[in-house]
Amino acid sequence: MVEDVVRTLGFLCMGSRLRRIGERLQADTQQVIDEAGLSIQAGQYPFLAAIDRAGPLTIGELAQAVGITQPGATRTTGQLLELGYVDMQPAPDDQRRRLVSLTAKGQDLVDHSKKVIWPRISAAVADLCGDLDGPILEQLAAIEDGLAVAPLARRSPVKEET
Amino acid sequence: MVEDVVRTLGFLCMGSRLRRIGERLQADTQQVIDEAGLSIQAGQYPFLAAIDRAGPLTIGELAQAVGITQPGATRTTGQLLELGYVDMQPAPDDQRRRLVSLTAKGQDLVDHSKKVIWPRISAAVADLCGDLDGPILEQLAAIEDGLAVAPLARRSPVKEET
DNA sequence: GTTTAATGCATAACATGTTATATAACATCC
DNA sequence: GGATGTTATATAACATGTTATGCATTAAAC
Repeated sequence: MVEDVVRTLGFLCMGSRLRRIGERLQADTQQVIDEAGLSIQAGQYPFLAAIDRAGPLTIGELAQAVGITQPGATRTTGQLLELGYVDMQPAPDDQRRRLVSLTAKGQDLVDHSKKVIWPRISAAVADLCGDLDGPILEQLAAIEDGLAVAPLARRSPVKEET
Repeated sequence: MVEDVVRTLGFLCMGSRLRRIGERLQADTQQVIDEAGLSIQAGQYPFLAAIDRAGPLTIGELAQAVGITQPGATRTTGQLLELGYVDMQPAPDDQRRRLVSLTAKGQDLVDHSKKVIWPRISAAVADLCGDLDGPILEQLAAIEDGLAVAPLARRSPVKEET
C-alpha cells in the first residue's frame, strides 16, 4: 500500500486535493442522477439552475453564474441546446448577446429535479460533510474517508428500511 | 452582476465548487512556480514528491500515491521522462512493471523545491485557509473571497519589507 | 457620419482528468 | 508444461476545463 502523497503534503497539494475530491463528488452525483433515469450531466445542472433562478441569461452571464470561462459556457450551452433543454436567441437590443432560456422540457426537468433529485443530492452531501467542523485539512480527510466508506448514492437517499 | 449559483446552491453543487476552487488554487500555484523560473507543472510535482519520499515506484503505485487513474499516471510520467526529471526501467523481477526513479536533474529539482518553493506555497495556502474553522461551506466561501482579495502569489511569500 | 476601440460569442489548440480496451508478462491449473 | 486467467502498462476515445484569437456588432471619438 502506497502512501497518499497529496494527502500527506497538506497545504502544498491543496489544489490537487480539492480538484480530486470535487471530481469524485461529481462522479458520485452523476451516479445518483443516472440511477434516477435522468439524461443530464451533473456539470450541466448549474446552468439550468442559474436560468431557473434568474431568468434568461446570456452566455457571458452564464459563465459568470457558474464560475467558468466563456468558452466553457458556450460549449455546455451548445450541449443543452442539443438536448433540447434550452433555447437561444439574440437579445433584441444587442445582436451580439445570445439569450439562453429554458424550454418547456428544460423547465420540466428543473421542476422535477427540484422535487426529487436535488434534495436527495443535497441530503447525501450534507450527510457526508454537513456536521464537520474544524481545520479544513481535517475536514477534507474526513470527506475522503467518508466517501471510501459509502459513496453519495448510498447516503441518506430517501430513508428506507434498513 | 450575476449571482454565483454554485455558491448559492451549497451542498448541491459541492463537487463543482471543490473542483473550481482546486483549479484556481492550482493555477495560482503554477504562477508561483513560474515566477520562480522553474519549468514544471504544478500537477507534476506530486509525482516527483512521491518518488522522493518512497523511492522508485511503478506506474501503478504512482497512480495510487497521487490519487489518479493509471492512464493519467502513464501520461504524466511520460512528460516527466521527456523533461528529464525521471528515468524508467523494467523491474528486475517482473518485466511488466516499470520502475520510475528520479534522475539527478529530478532530484536537484526536488531538493531545490523543498528548500525554496514548497515552503512558500505551503505558507501561502496556510495564510489563505490555515486559520479557518467551522462548517465547510463557510470555509469554502472564505477561501473564494480570500483568493479574490489576494492570489496565492501575493500571500506570505518570503516576508519582505512592505 | 466614418473611423477606431471595445464587447460578446465562437472556435481552435491545448491540458489533464476519465473509461474502455489491447497487449505483454506473469501465475495457475489440470 | 501448455491452456487459461490475471495483472501492469499503453493507447484510444471522450469530457470538460483552460488560453489565445477571430469575427461580428455596438460604442466612442473626432
